[in-house]
Amino acid sequence: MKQKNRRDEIIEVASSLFYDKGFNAISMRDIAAAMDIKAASLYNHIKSKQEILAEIILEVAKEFTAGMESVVVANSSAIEKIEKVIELHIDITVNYSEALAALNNDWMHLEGEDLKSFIKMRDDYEENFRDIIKQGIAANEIKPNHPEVILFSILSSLRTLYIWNQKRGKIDVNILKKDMVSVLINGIA
Amino acid sequence: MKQKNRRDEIIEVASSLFYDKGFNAISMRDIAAAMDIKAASLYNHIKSKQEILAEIILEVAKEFTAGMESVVVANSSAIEKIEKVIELHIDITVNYSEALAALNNDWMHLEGEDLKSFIKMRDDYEENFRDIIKQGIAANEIKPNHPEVILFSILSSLRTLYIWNQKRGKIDVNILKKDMVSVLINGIA
DNA sequence: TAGCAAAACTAACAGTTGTTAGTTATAATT
DNA sequence: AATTATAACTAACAACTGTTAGTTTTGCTA
Repeated sequence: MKQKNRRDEIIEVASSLFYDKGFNAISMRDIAAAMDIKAASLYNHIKSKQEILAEIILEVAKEFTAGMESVVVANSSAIEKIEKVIELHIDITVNYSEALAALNNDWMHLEGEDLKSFIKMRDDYEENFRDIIKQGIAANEIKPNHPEVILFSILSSLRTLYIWNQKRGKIDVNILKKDMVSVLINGIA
Repeated sequence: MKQKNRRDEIIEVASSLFYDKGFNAISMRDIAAAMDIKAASLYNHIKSKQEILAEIILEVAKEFTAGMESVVVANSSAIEKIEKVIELHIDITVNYSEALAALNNDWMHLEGEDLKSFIKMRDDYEENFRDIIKQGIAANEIKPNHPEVILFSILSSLRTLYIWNQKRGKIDVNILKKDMVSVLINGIA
C-alpha cells in the first residue's frame, strides 16, 4: 500500500489555509511554503489542487451521510432523531473543524463527478432531515410551522457551529450538546 | 454631482457574479463580459476590484448597524427586541440577497480601513445582541442557557437565510417572519 | 557501500490576473 | 457645427496561476 503520511500532511495544511481565506485565495505555492518545500514538490504526492479540495470536502460529507443514515433507521421519535442529528453535527464539528469551512464555502469549486456526488449527498441529507420533521409534525411532536423554516433554522445553526466553536473560548462539548438541544428544540423563551 | 448609474450597474453585476462563485473566482474580465464591455472600461467608473467588494459589503453592514441601533434604544422587553432583530434580518435579506453572500463569505478579502471597520461593525452588532440576551436572562424572560449558544443559534439562522430564501420557492415574507419568530423563540417542540 | 525508491529541487510553460496608458467613439451642450 | 465630458476601446505590463519535465538530494535496504 502507498505510504500516505506526507499526502495527509498536505491535505491538513491546505485545510488550515483554506479555512482562513478560501480555496481560490490560496495558491499551490502558499501550501508549499507552509510546508517549507517548493510547489512542484507537492505533485509527488497529489495529482492536482482540485484533488486536495475534493479530498477535504468529500471525506466530511461522507461522515454526515453515514451519520444521518444511522439516525434515519433508528427506532426513535422524531424529536429523538433531531437530538441525534444535533449531536452528530457537534461531533463532526469537533473532529473536522477546518474541513467544514471548505465544505461550507468552497464546495462550488468542486468539478465533474466530485461536484455531482457532493450535491447529491447534500440534497439527500436535507431530504432525510425534512422527512424527520414532517413525521414529527404528523405525530404532533412538533408544532405545525412551515417545515422548511424549521429545517433551515436548525441546519443553519449546526452548519456554522464550526465558526463559533473556535471564535469564542471553546465550550465543553457536553454542555454544548445539552444547550443546543435545549435551545433548538425547546426555544429560548 | 457625479453620475452614478453605470457605477451602480457594475456593483450590481459584480454582486450577482460574486454570489455564485465568490470574490476570488470572479475576474474583472468576467464582470466586464457580463456587461458586454472590456475590463479596462470598468476603470472609468471604479477605482479597483477591492472598491467594488467594499462597496457591496459595507453598504449592507451599515444597514445592519443602523437597524440594530434602533432596536437597542427601543423601550421593549428582550423578547420583543429579539423579534425586531429577526424582522430586521428578514427585511435586509429580501432587499440585499446577493450582497449578503459577499458579506458572509468574502469579508475577509477586504483590506485596510475597510476590513477594520467591517470587523468593528460586526463585533459591535454581536455585542449588542449578546447584551439583549443577557438582559432577557436576568429578567427571567429567557431560559438560562449559555448566552453564547443562544446568540449563535439565532444569528446563524438569520445570517444564512439568504441561501434558503432563494433555494426553495420563496415563502411569503410575513409568514416567514411569523414562523421564524415562533421557531427561534418558542422552539419546535 | 552500492543501489534504489521517495521526495525534494530548478526551470520553465502557457494562461490568467488586476491594472495602466493612450486613443477613439458616443452623445449631450454650447 | 464645434466643443467637451463620458465611456468605450486596444495594447500592454508585471506578477501570479497550476502544472510539467527533467534532475538532484535524501535516507533506507541489500
